[in-house]
Amino acid sequence: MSEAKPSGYRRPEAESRSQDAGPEAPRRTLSKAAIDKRRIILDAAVRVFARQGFRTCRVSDIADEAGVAYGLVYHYFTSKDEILDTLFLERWNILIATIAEQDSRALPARDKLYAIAAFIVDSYAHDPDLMQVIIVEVTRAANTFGRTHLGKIREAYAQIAEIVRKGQASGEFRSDITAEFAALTFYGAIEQVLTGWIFSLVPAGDDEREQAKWLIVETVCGGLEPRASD
Amino acid sequence: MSEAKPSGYRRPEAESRSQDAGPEAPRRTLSKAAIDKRRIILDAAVRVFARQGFRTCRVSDIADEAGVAYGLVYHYFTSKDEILDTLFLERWNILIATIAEQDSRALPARDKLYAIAAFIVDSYAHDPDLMQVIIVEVTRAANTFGRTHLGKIREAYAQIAEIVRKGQASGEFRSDITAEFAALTFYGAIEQVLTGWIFSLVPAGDDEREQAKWLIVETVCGGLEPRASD
Amino acid sequence: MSEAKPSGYRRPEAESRSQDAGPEAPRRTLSKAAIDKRRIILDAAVRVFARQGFRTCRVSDIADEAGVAYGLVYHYFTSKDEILDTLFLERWNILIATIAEQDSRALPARDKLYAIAAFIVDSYAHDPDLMQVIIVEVTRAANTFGRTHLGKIREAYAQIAEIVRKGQASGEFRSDITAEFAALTFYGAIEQVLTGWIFSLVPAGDDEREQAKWLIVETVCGGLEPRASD
Amino acid sequence: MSEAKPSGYRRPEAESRSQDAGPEAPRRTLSKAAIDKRRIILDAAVRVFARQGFRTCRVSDIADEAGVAYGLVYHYFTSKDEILDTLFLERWNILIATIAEQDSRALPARDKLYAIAAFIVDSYAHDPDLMQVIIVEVTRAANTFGRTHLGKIREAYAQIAEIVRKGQASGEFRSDITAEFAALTFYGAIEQVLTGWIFSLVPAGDDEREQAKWLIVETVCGGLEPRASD
DNA sequence: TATGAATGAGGCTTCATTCAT
DNA sequence: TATGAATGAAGCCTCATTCAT
Repeated sequence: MSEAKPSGYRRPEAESRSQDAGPEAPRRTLSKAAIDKRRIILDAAVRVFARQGFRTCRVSDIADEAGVAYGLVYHYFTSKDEILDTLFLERWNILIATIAEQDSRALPARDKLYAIAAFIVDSYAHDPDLMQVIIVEVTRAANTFGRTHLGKIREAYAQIAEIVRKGQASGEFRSDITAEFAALTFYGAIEQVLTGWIFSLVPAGDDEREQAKWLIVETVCGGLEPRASD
Repeated sequence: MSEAKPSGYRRPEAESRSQDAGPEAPRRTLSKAAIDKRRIILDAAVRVFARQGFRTCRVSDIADEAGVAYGLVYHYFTSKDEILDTLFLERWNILIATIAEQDSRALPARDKLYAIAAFIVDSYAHDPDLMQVIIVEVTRAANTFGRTHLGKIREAYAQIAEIVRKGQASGEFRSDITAEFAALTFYGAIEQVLTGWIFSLVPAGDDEREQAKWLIVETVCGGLEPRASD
Repeated sequence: MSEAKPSGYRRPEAESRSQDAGPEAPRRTLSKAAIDKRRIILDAAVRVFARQGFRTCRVSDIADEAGVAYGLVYHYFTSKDEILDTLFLERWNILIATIAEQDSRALPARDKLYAIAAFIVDSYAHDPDLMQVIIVEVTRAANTFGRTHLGKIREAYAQIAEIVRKGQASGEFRSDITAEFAALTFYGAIEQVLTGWIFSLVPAGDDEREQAKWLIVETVCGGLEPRASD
Repeated sequence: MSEAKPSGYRRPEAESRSQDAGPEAPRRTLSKAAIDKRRIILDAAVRVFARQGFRTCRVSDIADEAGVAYGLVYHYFTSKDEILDTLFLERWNILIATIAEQDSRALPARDKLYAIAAFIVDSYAHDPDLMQVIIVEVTRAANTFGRTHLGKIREAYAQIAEIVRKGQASGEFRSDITAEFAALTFYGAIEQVLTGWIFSLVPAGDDEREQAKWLIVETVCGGLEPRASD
């Protein structure tokens, strides 16, 4: 059985924004202090979104939580939507990078999937509010932000499918289950478990989290792996 | 390999309302014509919710779609919310009943799970708008209606878990994966696949649907079943 | 001191309606049963208006209280307003008739005023709901029904003023206070006392009511009567 | 007879708000400009309420009259109701303070009552719209705002009763008419007179107003004062 | 007479966003 | 940068009244 692996959790830094706007030209040059203020607002938004929900909360709630004036939020962000977009993309780009990194490694496919599951679970452990916001307000909010970010979300699926495909090519995984379908199931299982934690459907503690990593991979890969008896 | 089973899809008829209030006592006595109008409004709401989204659409859109006056919607429903609640509960209660029915059968656990997957997939085939609304606006809308109906949703999980538990007791399923976790993964996989269809992430045709039933069960049960090598 | 006089309280009968439409031509001929139903609705309206307020209650509340179907109210009345109008006019016409009757008597002015005060106070004792509705929803609702029925209300003032005028002519009352002003004060005092009872500002029992008749007349007439020292 | 006394009419200035919250602590710190805008909206509301009635007018009418945007009304007030509440309390608190001030003076009870009547009558002369709104929409609107502010209204009655009580104790007033009843009659007479002016039941000019002060006190006190002949 | 389904105008309130300072 | 006053579009819901049966 696979032993616990370091999940390589990295905090989304302010600089990670540049991933969106491209490496060459940030629209505006922000001073160090400005970057901090922006971060303060983003962090406040995470807490407010998690507590009250994106649609329910008011922009003034975010400003209050951040301890800044009402209009300042609009100094740093174009709209309320952009705040959530930013939070999502910051984190999701890191996830995609993590998956890509795993994909490029010379490891058994099962270990790659474990690393991905571990990364997501550890992300939740580190900042439950942020993961809750991303899942509840974006990933599972299929009718609003989920639709907007469908492309980005699909990227993650595709990259997971790529890992599965390589596993199939190497004979680690059976091929009668399509890689895309397997990716869907794998990510779906992870998200479902996190949703369970978020809404207290299932207990969430350190032990449960460690076990969940193994359970997810074992459940899905167990089914994906060819068996001796076949 | 499991052959296709009849999924026993039942359309929610007007009479099915009596499931909530008991067989003899609807809250209000409505004439036959009134029940029809109510149904017409509900069916119109499904189309509008699917097309425009619950939050985005206006009550007047529903009235227009149903071809009735604005106020009539409020003659039959207390609020816009109640319409969605009604649509969800109508269908979800049938789902729960179906799962319970499967649970009580003397069949292999895998076949029960197949029947459930088939029922849901066939439901989608029969009325994609309705299933889209239920998944997108309720089940996956964790921050709004999903929260409201958490109890009902949990019922379905619990009943699936019960089927798994019996499978574990009979030795069909391994026991080192908890029944609750397995249920989460199983239902999560189904929902993820339907979401994939709804948002055209994966192709959705008759063949894909039939295959999906098998894939879901095979993926999950493959992992749940004890293997010869253990 | 004036001893208690019989107040001659008369219940508003269904027939009294003809006072409004003129003696010759009721718009529709109503059967005995129809008259009863109309009365039932009116009586129900009194209770509902008293309990919930005219603006706040719905027409359906009246129908429910009367135990009749929704639309039947509109069979007997043109509008919700007409119900209140009817209730007010039924009673107010009797009041005016009573004042006129007193005016025509050969009695001391003070006794006439006492009789009027007694009539109103006894009316309240007999049917507090009705008097509450008339005062709260019409007489004191200056911005709505009070405005509509200003003419009728003014009639009562004028007739009271006439009594005062006769009292002044006979030397019972001093003349440096105008009759119109005295009438205003006299009726104002009565209404204020009833309002006090309605809203529990002052205790309302059999004794209080009897005493109030005397107090009102004594307070006002004491001031109206010429004094030995003048 | 009593000569006209200065009524000490004071306009509710923006600063007078501090009477509620204490001299130093307004609930929110508002800039000078903001206070002005708030005042502008309040003054506009008085005109609109007087012209159209509270229930009949729309919030947009107030905004239009004030020359501000619709939403700004809700920047300063929670609801349409709160605007009327504010107008009433602003003025009524001044009335109560005035009565209390009179109560504490070393004057004949009759002079105190005269000062109160004069204050109210002068208030009407100074700002008829405001007094109309307070009487028509609050004090006499027993079924809506009158009910809400019953406590405040009762305070005024109680304080007037206190003045009467002192008059009884000093022998100025007879004691067989209760102080509470006398207060009811006194205030009722004033309100009735103002209502007469508001609805043009009786002529309202400078002379009429001056005379009214005397008439009210004379009518009521004449009855309250013990007479030589008793 | 009697029923209750059907109609639809009307208004308060919310709150994201803009803008003057 | 920072503030918070100012803007105004948008929509749910109520409920008196009408009408088909």
